[in-house]
Amino acid sequence: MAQSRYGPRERMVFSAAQLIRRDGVAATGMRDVAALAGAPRGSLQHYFPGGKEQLVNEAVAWAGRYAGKRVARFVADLDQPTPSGLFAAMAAQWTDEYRVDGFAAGCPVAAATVDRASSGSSTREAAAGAFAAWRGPVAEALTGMGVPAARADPLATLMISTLEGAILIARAERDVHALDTAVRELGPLLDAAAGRS
Amino acid sequence: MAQSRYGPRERMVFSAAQLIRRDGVAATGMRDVAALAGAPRGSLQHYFPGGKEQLVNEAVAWAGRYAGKRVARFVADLDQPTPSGLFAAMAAQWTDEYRVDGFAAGCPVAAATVDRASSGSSTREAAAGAFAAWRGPVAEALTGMGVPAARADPLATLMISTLEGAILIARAERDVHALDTAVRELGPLLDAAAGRS
DNA sequence: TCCACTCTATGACCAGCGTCATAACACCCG
DNA sequence: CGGGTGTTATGACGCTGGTCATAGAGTGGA
Repeated sequence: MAQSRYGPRERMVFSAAQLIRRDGVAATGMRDVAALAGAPRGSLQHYFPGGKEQLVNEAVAWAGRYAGKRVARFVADLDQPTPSGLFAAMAAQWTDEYRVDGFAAGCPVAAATVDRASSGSSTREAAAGAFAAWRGPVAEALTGMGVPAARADPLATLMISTLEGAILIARAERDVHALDTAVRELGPLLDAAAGRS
Repeated sequence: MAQSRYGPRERMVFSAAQLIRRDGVAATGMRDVAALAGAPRGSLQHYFPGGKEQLVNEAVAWAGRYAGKRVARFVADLDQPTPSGLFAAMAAQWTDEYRVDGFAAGCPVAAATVDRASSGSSTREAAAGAFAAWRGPVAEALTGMGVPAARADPLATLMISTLEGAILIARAERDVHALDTAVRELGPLLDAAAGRS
């Protein structure tokens, strides 16, 4: 995990996101983050003088940007770009991970929201920003597939809502069927919005 | 909160669920639970010799049973029972709470899943059981509304997935629009499954 | 060479947690 | 009345976490 390809600061943010999405925010220790990143503990206070809150916020924001960029790649990889195809690709990212690596981890943004939404901390705003950074590219991709502009944003919200919930249930049940079901049931609705308005 | 209507044990389980859904599992202290329940700390070790894990598991199971029973009440209160009406009622429970009491709390089962899904603890199984105790009545209600038996369970899973995700986003954004959107976009799909098979 | 500056490294502190140990109280049956 | 059982009440222990303080390396410019 101590790849020199990325700087130590980026490695720590990445490691924090990894641990948060597996254990939750509260259960993720600063010492663990440093250890996973192969960085000394002292570097944490150097790069993140705002303490754990700053580190968590950056990890959440990073996750949001990552998810947003991923959407563009999904669209590019589709033979025939359809809303259901995009949604299936988004869900497949999770089913693949769960089948290969087990159900250890979930979405870091969800973890941060559940753990820090109360206690008026800034982490809640970071989570909201992450969702926005994710929803934007999805809505954009939908319009590019023929979805009317007025429906693109609501449908993007619906897609992310359903995906997040399905991730949750899949993790609880240690079974990807909730994700598969979401794709199967929601696909036709999404394509219908693209075909004829 | 120290109502003598319920026994101290039940009050502690209830208080635990309340705190968990607001702060998460890890951030919920045993002392806080006892204080909220108006019970002495010593009673915790008396009623829950299994420690925090047992208390959390019972709180999660209680939440699942509560959600399941709630579904039957929703159906009974509907003038014309339709799948979309049921889903709207389920979502309204959350929008109402958020409008009145603010966005402090989420779903305790989701909190337990995010916080304890790793670390092969028994809490994950409790969460899976809670989702099952919730999905069952929903699927049953759907069949009662004319949804074919084969579609009832997948649609119930879809409803709960979407609702959970929308709760998450609403809490992060401090805005109920994700919940409203879910109801608006998913309603027609649900009713279509009930109308003609 | 010396000196700033960035980054690394480590030890210490305090607060909070879950848990344990132990006692006191209440109540009822014998 | 006495003793036992279920419950309440409180103090202490061990541990872990985030943070602070301080010092040690490395590096580049004057």
